[in-house]
Amino acid sequence: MTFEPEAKRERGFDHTTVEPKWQREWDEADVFHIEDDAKDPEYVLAMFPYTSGSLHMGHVRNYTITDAYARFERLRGENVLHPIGWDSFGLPAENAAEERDTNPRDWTMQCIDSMTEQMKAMGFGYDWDREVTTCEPDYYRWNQWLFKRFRDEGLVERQTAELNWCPSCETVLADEQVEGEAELCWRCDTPIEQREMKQWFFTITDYADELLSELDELDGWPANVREMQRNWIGRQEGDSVEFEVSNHGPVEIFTTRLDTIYGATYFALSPGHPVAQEIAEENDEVAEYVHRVEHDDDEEVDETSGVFTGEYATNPATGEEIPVYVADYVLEDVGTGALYAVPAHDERDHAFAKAHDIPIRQVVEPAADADEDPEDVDVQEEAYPEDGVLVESGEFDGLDSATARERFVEEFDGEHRIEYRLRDWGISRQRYWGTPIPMIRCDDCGHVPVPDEDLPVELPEFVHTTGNPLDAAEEWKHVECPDCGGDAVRETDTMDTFVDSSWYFLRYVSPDLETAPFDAERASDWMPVDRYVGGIEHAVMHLLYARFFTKVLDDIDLVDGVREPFTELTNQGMVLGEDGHKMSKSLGNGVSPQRIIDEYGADTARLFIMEAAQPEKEFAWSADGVQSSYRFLQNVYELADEYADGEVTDRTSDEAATGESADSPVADYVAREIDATIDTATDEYEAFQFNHALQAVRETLSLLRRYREHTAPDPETFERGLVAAVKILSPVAPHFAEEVWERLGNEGLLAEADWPAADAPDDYHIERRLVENTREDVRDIVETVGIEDPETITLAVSPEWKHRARDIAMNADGNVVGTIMGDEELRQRGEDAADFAKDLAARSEALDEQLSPERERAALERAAWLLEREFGADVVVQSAEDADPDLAGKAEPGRPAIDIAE
RNA sequence: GCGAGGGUAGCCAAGCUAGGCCAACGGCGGCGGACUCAAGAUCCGCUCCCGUAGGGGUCCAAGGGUUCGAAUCCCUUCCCUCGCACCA
Repeated sequence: MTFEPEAKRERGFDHTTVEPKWQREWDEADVFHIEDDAKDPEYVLAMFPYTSGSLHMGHVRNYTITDAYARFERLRGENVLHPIGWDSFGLPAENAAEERDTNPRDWTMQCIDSMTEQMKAMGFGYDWDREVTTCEPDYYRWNQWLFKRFRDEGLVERQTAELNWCPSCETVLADEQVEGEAELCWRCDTPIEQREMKQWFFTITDYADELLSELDELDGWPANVREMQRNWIGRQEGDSVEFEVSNHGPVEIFTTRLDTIYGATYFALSPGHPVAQEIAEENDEVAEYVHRVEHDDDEEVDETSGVFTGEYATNPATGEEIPVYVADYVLEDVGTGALYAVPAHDERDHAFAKAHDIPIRQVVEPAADADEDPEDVDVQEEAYPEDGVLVESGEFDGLDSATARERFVEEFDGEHRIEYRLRDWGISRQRYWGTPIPMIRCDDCGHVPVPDEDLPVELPEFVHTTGNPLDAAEEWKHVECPDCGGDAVRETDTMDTFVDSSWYFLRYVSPDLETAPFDAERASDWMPVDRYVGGIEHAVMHLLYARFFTKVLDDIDLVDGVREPFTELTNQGMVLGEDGHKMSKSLGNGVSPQRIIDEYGADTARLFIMEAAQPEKEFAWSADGVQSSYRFLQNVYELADEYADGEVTDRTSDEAATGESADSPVADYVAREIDATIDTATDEYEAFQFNHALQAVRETLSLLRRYREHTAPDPETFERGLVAAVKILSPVAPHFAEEVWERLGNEGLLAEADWPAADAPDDYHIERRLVENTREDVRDIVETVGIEDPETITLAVSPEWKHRARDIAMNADGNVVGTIMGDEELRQRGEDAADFAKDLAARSEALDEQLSPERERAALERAAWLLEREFGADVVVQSAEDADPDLAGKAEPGRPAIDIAE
């Protein structure tokens, strides 16, 4: 064997050939396919992407996380369901079609093609047989079918709602599509208008209570997401009572502070309240005010603005007549949009009263046990919003607030109510690229659903038009009424795309089923999703809607006993640009996944992303980091390649003599580290802390390199280490791992192999600490003493009696010295034992487990080579009996005596 | 304002839910050394201060407390991020 050419040979691997090769192999072996009859598989899911055209780093991170986890579970022998699909309806496709003079469908399909290609290039292992595309009729027909089932259940309503309307695009816009303070259409910069429209709604509020309460049980969800949903649902417990308003009849109010009713000094209506509107019709001043606040920006309207209506409301508690105002601070959609105001006990009411010169009357004062002294409360200056004890409240003086609220509901004919901030879900969109709502409007029969056998209602051909293309599709629009056969028109609105994503995870179970949205039995077995990973931006909308759907589907017996769709939820953090800012076009700090794949390969990108941070944390892209990941993979490959060529374990005649066998101390040391790494890596993968597992592998590889440099390694041990490392890397860097696996002469695919099994050796951590501490101590001594060239390092293990004394000290309660010296044998040690006992007594509370002298010695012998290597010195490990008594005397359990000779 | 999560050495970032093994994992950057003709790669150290045998001092936002002992538990304050918010 000639050395020179070997050394010069290019030993790395070429990702441009390796990665496609293994992608083909996986595909051919159908590795990621899961059979329909699989029992309760591990369901690992990433939020499916919107078909925007190409993957960005956020996608890459998201899908790398689930892919790594899915691969890990598969190697451990689990059945894994890891599907992918396309959230492919939505306005952006219509816009893109306009811009490119094509149609949404062609554009979307093109996006799917190129995104699929990129996903495959990333090596994501999906069961492509379960691919789901929401814009296909065989998917959206089930949106329509489910809409009808929801309607049968009374969960669909037609309501009037105020919406963002763009007069130029002639369509409603979602709140997030209205830009800036000026509220401009994101497409054409036209100022949007509020427009009242009749819309189809899902009455998600019917489930408000359960959606809220079950959040408490979602232990696998991040606290902030649960909190966001709680906020969004916004449960409020209070009471409603009626006030008689002169000339306008009874007006219902909602309050959480019914106890303060005696302090009401005015009544306030929101500008949108029906009674306010009524008054506006006859009162110019009110009309003007209502008009102003409806059209001005929020900023321009003073917080304490409002106008007296000239009307009075009768307080049911006092019989008193209080003035009625219309005030902008009263919100139409909070409570009933009307309230009685108690300036003494509400800050906003207080500010309003001050501005309008309305009396302030205190009716609650701090209770006796409150921090605040009633004397210090001056409600003329500042509202006192706390609960307390009633005053100036007629016969109810002295009641505490809570009791008063209960009494007053009865007393004033009110009703105890629970209100939610959550509104019903308006699903109508005046857009083309969505699921047609399967309804027909007949002048005689009203709204009639499209019969099931006529589903799907397919989208007509796309036409370029200013308004809703469905409205312009005359031929499509006009149909016979299914009930009376008369002339009728189709509903031309389509569904919010969040409907699509509310149940897609169920469609994966049986993507081709033609008789139902999904196979109920299988879904009941496979659901819920065990691991769901996606961006925090979906914390409320998508995740709330999906929870709602799941509960409804359970209630209408389409699934059995699945109340929540996602058991464990992870929100992956953002990938920031190198400058630490969010990647964006305007900052020019974006990194294209394609470029990284081309340049370094998918595995490098995947490894870098997974090493950089835990999934839920954000991190900044780093060219250095990518380099480091790339080099690491190349180095591991090189090491494996050399091993496979026999270069690592080849022995010179010298080495043959000194011999490295599997039972030598060095091999033993390495073997134990390998076991510990496997143990750690397994735990960390389970805990979704991939970076910790990867760190452990890096350490193991560093150790293998040192082993190899130190001696001709034992082949069996060395190979076991390599294999373990490669297997642990394989979920993250799968192509690379397959390549190494093959290079090491293994048959079959690594993707179908078994996860390495090993437990950390007994007391591994104690041993590791002993070794690390000893190495550090030696370094410390060499450093501080300034020993240039140590010749021999002698380590002497502490004698058995010290171990015993220590054990006694650990178990002694109270009199440590006494207990130790009570031991016959130790007492015979005299002075030495007494000193040591005193020493132990001083830190008796801090004593921890240590190895026996024999095991300490064995551990040090296993690790001796590390010191030999580091200091170029001979290392001698001695038992206390063999060592110089002066030296051995200095040793303690867990801390060998050290002597360094130059 | 309410709620959630945070503040760790030059930077990023573990550990903090089960207090001692924590001067505090790991990475980056920096410094020194080995190897090399050289560079790169790789390997070995160092990187709070002092110290000629494993020692001492000061540290984990700030202050206080509990404890033999606290980055870890409790209280207060300050700051940051996120969500909700003129919510009756």
